[in-house]
Order: sequence, then C-alpha cells, then structure tokens
Amino acid sequence: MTLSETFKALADPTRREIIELLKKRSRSAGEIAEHFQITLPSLTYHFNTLKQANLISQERAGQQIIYSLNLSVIEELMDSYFKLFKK
Amino acid sequence: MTLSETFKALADPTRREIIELLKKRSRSAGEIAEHFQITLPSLTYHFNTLKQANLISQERAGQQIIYSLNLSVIEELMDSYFKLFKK
DNA sequence: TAGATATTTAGACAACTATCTAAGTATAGC
DNA sequence: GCTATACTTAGATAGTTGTCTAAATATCTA
Repeated sequence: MTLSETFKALADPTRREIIELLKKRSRSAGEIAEHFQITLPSLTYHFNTLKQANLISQERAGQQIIYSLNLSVIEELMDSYFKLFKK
Repeated sequence: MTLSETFKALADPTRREIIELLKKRSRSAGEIAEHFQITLPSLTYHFNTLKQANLISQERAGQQIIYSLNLSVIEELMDSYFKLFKK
C-alpha cells in the first residue's frame, strides 16, 4: 500500500464514486453496479484497485460480496497527504 | 484542473519528489534536474503534468525557467480530499 | 446434485503514460 | 549577428490502464 497506489486509486472518477457510495453504507458488488453503466467485470477491476490501495475491504455474505470503506487507513492517508505539502 | 488530474499528478513518485523540492524553495528546471537521473525532456513532461493540475507555476528569469509551488491551490485540494471521505 | 444467482478470472484491445533521442526556441554576452 | 546556455517540443516506443466478452467459481435452494 504505497502513496503512489493510493493516489492512482483515487485518480479515477468511477473509483471515487464507489467510495462515495460506500461512505453512506457497505454494499454488495451488485448493488454498487446498479449505479454505473459499466460491466461487472470492469467494476471488479476497480474493486481490486481500491483493495490494493487498502481503501476498501470485502467480505462474503452468502452469494454476495459486501464491500466496505477502510476508514482507519484513510486517516493515515490524510497524514501522508498533509506531510507532502507541509514545510 | 479536475480532481482526477490532481490525483493523477500526485500518483507519480518523480512528481511528488519535485513537489518536495519546491516546498523548500522555488528552483529552475536545471536545478531540479540535478536531483534526478532522468533526462530534462522527461522532467519537462512532469512539469507540464503538475502545471495542468495547477500544483506548480513557472516564470522566466533570463535563460532560466523558475518553478514554484502553488500553495493556494493546495488548500482547495485538501478541502476536496476531506470531503471525499467525510460522511 | 442440478439449476439459478452473484461475482471473479482470463484474455483481448484501444487509449494513455513515462521515457528516450533529435531538433527547435529563447535569452545572454561577446 | 554568432555562439553558448537553458529549456521545450516533436516523434517514437515499451509498458500500463480501463474496458469488453466469454468462461469459471462459489453459494443457495429445490
């Protein structure tokens, strides 16, 4: 989970929209897909990108996979971000 | 100057290192180049990426081009960043 | 255990990125 | 005006990204 991975993950509008959705509540892949025009495989690609940046995590619930925001990691991120610009 | 452009600009380690250098003081393209192994044309590409994200600005001083951090824009950025994760 | 539902993996592909070399532009100083 | 210095622009290229379709995997339910 490098800074580069994190910024790269946040650089895509689809992925930021996924974060917006998960901010309200955790959701299954299918529920998330309802908000987008792109295919589920494409979304899976974005889930993986966000997971690799440690921004979200997943959990199986029966046939569904539930995605959630990793709020703890986001705090660290804020810190790195501040440091980048602070003199 | 979109959020995507900004995050994309920050996703590259070379560009973050340029920011680190400019944080200490404004510098010419040549001075910045001394800190890297890559060619000046490659650095110019990174300068343009950072300029497009409005993170830096340039100013000519004789034969040299001096680059500086755009601190005002960075404040806005922080704000967008907070909003992205705030419920 | 067969069929339905939910999601991922694999493989292909067009577009974009970061790099290079070679050539061009701008300024300074003689 | 010529030459040197500082930097950018142009064009090529290998690697990465975001998307798709088709196939595979996992779980539930009858």
